Amino acid sequence: MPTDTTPTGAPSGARSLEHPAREDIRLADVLHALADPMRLRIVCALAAAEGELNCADIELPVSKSTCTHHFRVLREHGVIQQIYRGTAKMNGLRRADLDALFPGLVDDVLRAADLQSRRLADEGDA
Amino acid sequence: MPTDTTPTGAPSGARSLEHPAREDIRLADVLHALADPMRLRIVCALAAAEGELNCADIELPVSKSTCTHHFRVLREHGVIQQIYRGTAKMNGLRRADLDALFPGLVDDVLRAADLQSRRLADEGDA
DNA sequence: GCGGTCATACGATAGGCGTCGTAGTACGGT
DNA sequence: ACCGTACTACGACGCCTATCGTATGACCGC
Repeated sequence: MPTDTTPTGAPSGARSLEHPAREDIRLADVLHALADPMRLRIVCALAAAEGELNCADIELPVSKSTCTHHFRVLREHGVIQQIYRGTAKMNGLRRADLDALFPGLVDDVLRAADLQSRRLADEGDA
Repeated sequence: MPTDTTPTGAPSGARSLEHPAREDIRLADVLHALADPMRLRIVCALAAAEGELNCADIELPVSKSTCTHHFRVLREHGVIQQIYRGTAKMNGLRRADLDALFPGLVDDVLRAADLQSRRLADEGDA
């Protein structure tokens, strides 16, 4: 409703996202973030892409709002980093930070997720 | 109220606990079980003991009921196994199953938990 | 048998979380 | 300048969960 779109001196062009510092990342938080199937899928996709991925590039069987929610959880728990690139928001795994804090954990989780999906697929096809 | 303590043919001496089969253990469930600080503590203690531990041998800053609850969550998600030994209930990590399903994961989580606790302790003492 | 101890079950409570829809905001292209 | 697109914010709903206290059941030693 306000006629001006720049209220109270807020920088309109600087859409910045809050990320926890490396030392503030907690194991329980990371595990919690990874414990949701949707988020696990996101993380796997991100790891497979090895680079930046648009939010919409990851197809999920949930609504847009829910998708945003999951991305935020991952970001606030230190699992991913997000930056704005034009209208899109690019996402990337914080591998360096996670590997430094919890060596090998991310790799093992990703491998475990892959193993399990294959196992379940085999069961289904058999 | 019933005068007999063996109602409807239920085996009174066979207090058996339900455990998921190895192939029914899901990664998301395990991560979820591990994502709670209390449960993480329990698992660490169990791993450190390398054997069986009485429920009461693990000191937790929660009530007895809550403790039982956490143990049950761990058991139902396939992280630990529990057997009755007299009045006590012995708990043990299901390392073989977990390592077979998710190689290296448990070790890394335990190592990560240890690393983090040291890191936090250092911060506190400094 | 009796009582003590360990653990459970059950109910209650408060908070968190996953999900959605709608309305709103930022940016890029025409 | 306008519109469409991409994402967000907010409120709502229902479910799950972490916590507790109390009452109950199972076992062991006497």
